[in-house]
Amino acid sequence: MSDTKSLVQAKKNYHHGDLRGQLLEAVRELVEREGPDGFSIAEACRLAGVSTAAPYKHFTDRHDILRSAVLLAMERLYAAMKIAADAHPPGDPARVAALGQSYVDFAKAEPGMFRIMFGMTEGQEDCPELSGVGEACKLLVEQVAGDHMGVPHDHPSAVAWAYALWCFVHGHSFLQMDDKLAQKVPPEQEARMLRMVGEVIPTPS
Amino acid sequence: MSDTKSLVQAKKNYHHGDLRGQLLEAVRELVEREGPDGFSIAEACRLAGVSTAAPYKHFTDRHDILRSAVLLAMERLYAAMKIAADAHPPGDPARVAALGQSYVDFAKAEPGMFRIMFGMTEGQEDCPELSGVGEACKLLVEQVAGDHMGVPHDHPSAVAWAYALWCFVHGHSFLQMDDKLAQKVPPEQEARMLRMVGEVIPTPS
DNA sequence: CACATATGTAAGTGTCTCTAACTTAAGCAA
DNA sequence: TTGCTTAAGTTAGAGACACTTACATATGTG
Repeated sequence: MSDTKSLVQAKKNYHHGDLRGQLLEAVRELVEREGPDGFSIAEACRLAGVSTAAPYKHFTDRHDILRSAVLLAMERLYAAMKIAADAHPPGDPARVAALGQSYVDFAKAEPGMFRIMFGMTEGQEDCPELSGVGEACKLLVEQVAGDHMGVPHDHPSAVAWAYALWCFVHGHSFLQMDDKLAQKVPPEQEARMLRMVGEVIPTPS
Repeated sequence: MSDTKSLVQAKKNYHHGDLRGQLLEAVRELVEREGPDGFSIAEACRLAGVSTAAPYKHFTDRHDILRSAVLLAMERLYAAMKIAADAHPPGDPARVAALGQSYVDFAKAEPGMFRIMFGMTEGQEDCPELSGVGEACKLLVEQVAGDHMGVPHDHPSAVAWAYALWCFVHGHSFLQMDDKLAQKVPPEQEARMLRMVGEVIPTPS
């Protein structure tokens, strides 16, 4: 009877039990359902079963909530990229393609969050945590590019090619979501394109 | 005295005189000043000097206003791309670079509108006019790519390379605006990168 | 148990989008 | 000119949302 506090669900803190986390999860869900500009904090509150004033005990304002949700999403993106990179040995050309594919797959799986992460950078200018994960992603791409070229990750060529690779994959991700211009590119053509990008990068041989 | 109607300003229609156009101009201005999600129709009304109910005589709703503003922006983008392409002869490698540069320049000149055009495609799914300009842009890139490769614009290779070029330039544009990841790329490096992309595309020789 | 603090609610403010009902200007017909 | 129709504006208000203030309650601590 004395340990009722941790009986219910592990991280139950107070009345509601990790409202912060549940709000972020609700935001994530709503952003995908209603679109990046069609959701509201109020609706997230309804999903979490609290009043519309509750979030302001955990966040300063709307931007803060969005920023926190974006941070979680960036961490998911980084994790996916890391798994893809680790699945192939450093020299393998397939490694570059896999890294790019993981990025595109994330954009397709979470188009709403992806749009907020990279298309609505309104209140996420000076967030050290966000910049940190961003830098980690960047470093990962530079390492993969460096490994591929046989140079250290901070070699100018590796940095430049990493940026070019990112541009390409980032643009493809956006265009695929819009399908305003780009008729959907079939998976096998997408894979071929990503492989081709890996082959364009010069190798040590 | 009988021609007072066209004395004032050409397109003066009724009381206010082309409120539709002035609202779209106000939106364009506010989107750049306040950001893609920090502006309001109400504020645009204030700029145009009308009540907040006035827009609904010219547009069905907020999405309709945005869509119309985006259409104008797409036409500006197309015009800029066309001018860039026409500035160089069909075979010139500089032509590809110039086309890409015009795209990036537009994104830098109108980052707010660019974000709405490609990052918040909420209410602009089924707009034939928008699709039309989009197709025109796509065709232009395919023609430039085809000319460069010595094949017709609808050749599969030209289409594929045009799409790849677009991805690259589109991604670069977004990353430059965010400057979350990409430290600002200096102009001469940007130019070198665009030139390089042109050189990657195979030529008939 | 008393107390400070963390976490919630209810109620209210200001703004926004959009609607309904009303007013006025413009063009047109006789 | 007079009078009708319609286009283009207004005011007033409903409903939603972000956020604040004041209040209530649960929690853990000394």
